[in-house]
Amino acid sequence: MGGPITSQLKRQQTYRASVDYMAGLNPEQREAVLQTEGPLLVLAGAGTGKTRVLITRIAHIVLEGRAEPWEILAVTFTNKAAREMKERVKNFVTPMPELPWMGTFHSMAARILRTHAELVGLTGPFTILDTDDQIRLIKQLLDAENIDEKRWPARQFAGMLDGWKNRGLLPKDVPERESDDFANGKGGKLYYDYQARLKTLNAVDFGDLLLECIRLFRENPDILAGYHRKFKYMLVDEYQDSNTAQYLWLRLLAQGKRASEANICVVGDDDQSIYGWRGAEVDNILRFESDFPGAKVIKLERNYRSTANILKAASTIIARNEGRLGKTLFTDIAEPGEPISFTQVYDSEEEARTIGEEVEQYQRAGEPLNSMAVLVRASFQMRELEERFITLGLNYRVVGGPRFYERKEIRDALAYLRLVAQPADDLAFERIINVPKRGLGDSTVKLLMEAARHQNVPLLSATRMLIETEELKPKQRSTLRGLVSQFDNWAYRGENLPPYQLVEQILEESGYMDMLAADKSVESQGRKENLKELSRSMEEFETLGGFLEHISLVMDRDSADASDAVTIMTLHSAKGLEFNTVFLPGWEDGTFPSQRSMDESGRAGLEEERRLAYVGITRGRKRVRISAAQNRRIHGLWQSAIPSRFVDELPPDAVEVTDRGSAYGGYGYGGGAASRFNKADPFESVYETPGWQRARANQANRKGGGPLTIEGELVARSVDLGGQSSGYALGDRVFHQKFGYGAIQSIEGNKLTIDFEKAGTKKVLESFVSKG
DNA sequence: CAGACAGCACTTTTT
DNA sequence: GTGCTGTCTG
Repeated sequence: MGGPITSQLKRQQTYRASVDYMAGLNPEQREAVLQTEGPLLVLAGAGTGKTRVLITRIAHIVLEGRAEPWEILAVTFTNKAAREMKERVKNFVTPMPELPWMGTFHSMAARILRTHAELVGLTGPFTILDTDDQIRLIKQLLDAENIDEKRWPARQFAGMLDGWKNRGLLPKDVPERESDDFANGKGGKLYYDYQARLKTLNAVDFGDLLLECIRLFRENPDILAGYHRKFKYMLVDEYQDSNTAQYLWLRLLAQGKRASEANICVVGDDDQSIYGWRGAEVDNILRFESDFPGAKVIKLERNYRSTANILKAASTIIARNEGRLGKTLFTDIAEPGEPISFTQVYDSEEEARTIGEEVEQYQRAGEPLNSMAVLVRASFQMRELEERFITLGLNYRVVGGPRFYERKEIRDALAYLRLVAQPADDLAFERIINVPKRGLGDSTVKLLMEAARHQNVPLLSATRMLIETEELKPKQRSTLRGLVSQFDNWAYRGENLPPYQLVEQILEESGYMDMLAADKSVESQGRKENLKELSRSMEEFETLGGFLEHISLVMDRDSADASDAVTIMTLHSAKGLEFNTVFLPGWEDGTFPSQRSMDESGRAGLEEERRLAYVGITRGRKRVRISAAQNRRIHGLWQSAIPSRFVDELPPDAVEVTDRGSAYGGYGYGGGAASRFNKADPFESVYETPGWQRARANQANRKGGGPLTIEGELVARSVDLGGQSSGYALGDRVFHQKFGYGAIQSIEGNKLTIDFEKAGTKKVLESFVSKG
């Protein structure tokens, strides 16, 4: 597509702007749009209209006829950002027959790799492994090497792998003293083995998408040159988040021209670099001017979002960081707005309660719930907030919770589909061979794996061979024969059937739906719903391959949830969003800044945490409410805490300190730095304090909220019955999945002795029966 | 082979 | 405190 001839033809096309697109841009923004030629760095502070500039710039290039849409490459980090960009560009320019190449780094790299798969040793529809598959694969390798998984967790190695790949290191490039760190020097070999294994599976992991693409470019200059001709303009969003591999990838694509003439525009904010831990190199943005000599730099500092007080607080905090490019946000609005509020509370429960009250208060004053958000440092802080909101009956929405496509039933269904699409996908095969239960246990699987390894073929092929022999027990043999023919059948039908129908048939015929139907647990209904939702989400895909590609890259599901709800999410996932009211709980040293971050990365870690604080504060339009608990339970243990050092860094004249009555033996605001060393224990009688009593009382009162709908999903909350009361009485008629109906004879804690009508007297756990 | 139980890690953030 | 994994047992 887009060869010279078609490109010539299509150039006749004239595009129109759907609006006067330059209107309303300030001089800096305007310049950032108009400066299309040569390298450009746009340093855009929070709320300065960065996205708008990016989109207008794309539109401008097209409308001016400088390039056709498909000659533009625009990359983002998150799927969300990519979606938004596509949406807005589409509506900006009419007609838009073909969109620019817009998407995440990973999806763009995947798109390129698909086109040239065979050049990097992949065939056709290769699989993109997610983290879960990755871990399982590593476990197998560890097993083969006789490495104790307890001592050397697969997860840890996965982390190392990711780190290497983020830095663009192939197995041969990893410094030995790093790879030697794992499993007494076996790390390097494991990386080799891992890659070899991926090749036989015809699969890549996330990191490989970029790495293999880089290799492709390096080993095939002609292909790279093709992309040089194709992409006349490149744009990168959130450049501060790019890692080394992504940098190398961009660099290669930009090499069509001399560095000083490359039409590459990167937009970012060094103060919002919060992904250092996963390999993002702030250096990339700090270095841009030397990477691309003569680069123009435009700073966007005029903030359109927040009050002066909020900007002041954010600027004051971030000013403490070293190694910044240095921007200062300002606003034209004269009024300072509400001061930032800081409140110290007794414990996290009181914190949740306070936030709940305030949310209700603002709601009564006419603020929609949608305009409020609670931003936490870590997800464990969410539970108490959720519980509180449930008690209050406040509608809330959790962003970034368990992902749809990571649910067990969804992954099972996907494994079936993957195996249909790609018979060499052994990981998928292992996942579903005995799901639903078919009597194919470990011993059978082991046999298959041995055969597969011997013949050097995928498991499914090995199975085909084995069922023709006498090596398997008759029962397993016929089960497997049936399974293989089912897969053949599905593959055959899949040629003509739309994917969403295929998945329904597979789930039905494989017995998966029966398995769920037989499962009387609370979740099974939800699982069925999720599978229905999966099928629905597949309706827009014409081919199975297309769908699988999509889900492996887009693990999040755009939830078009229109209902009015408070948002609860992490600071990380809040980047790029804005709310009238922002609550920032948990500003305690150790929680935020996170202890771990500081332990692992020292000063750099602290600075990244500080940027996180900056991101958090700048999400607020009208008001920001910060709080810290004096006591917090970490790993089930109560620990006292002192307010975050960031609290001390706030400008006093933009902050209002509220002391909740229950603040006890307080470390007051402003005392943080000094009192950090004051370890006199103000909590010796913690258990007698009003706060504690209240906490206990509330705990006892708390009945599980039952199922409730969040983002349209059925979420079941477990009910804490607080120990003894089982809810059953002697003589109650109950139903047990396996033993059928029966009557309770005796109760011993949560163990019930039941006289079953058919199965006789059995002792079972309460959780396995339901009221009959 | 399935269910029960003990032991353990987990609480940073994601493509 | 919770939820997962792996092992033991019937």
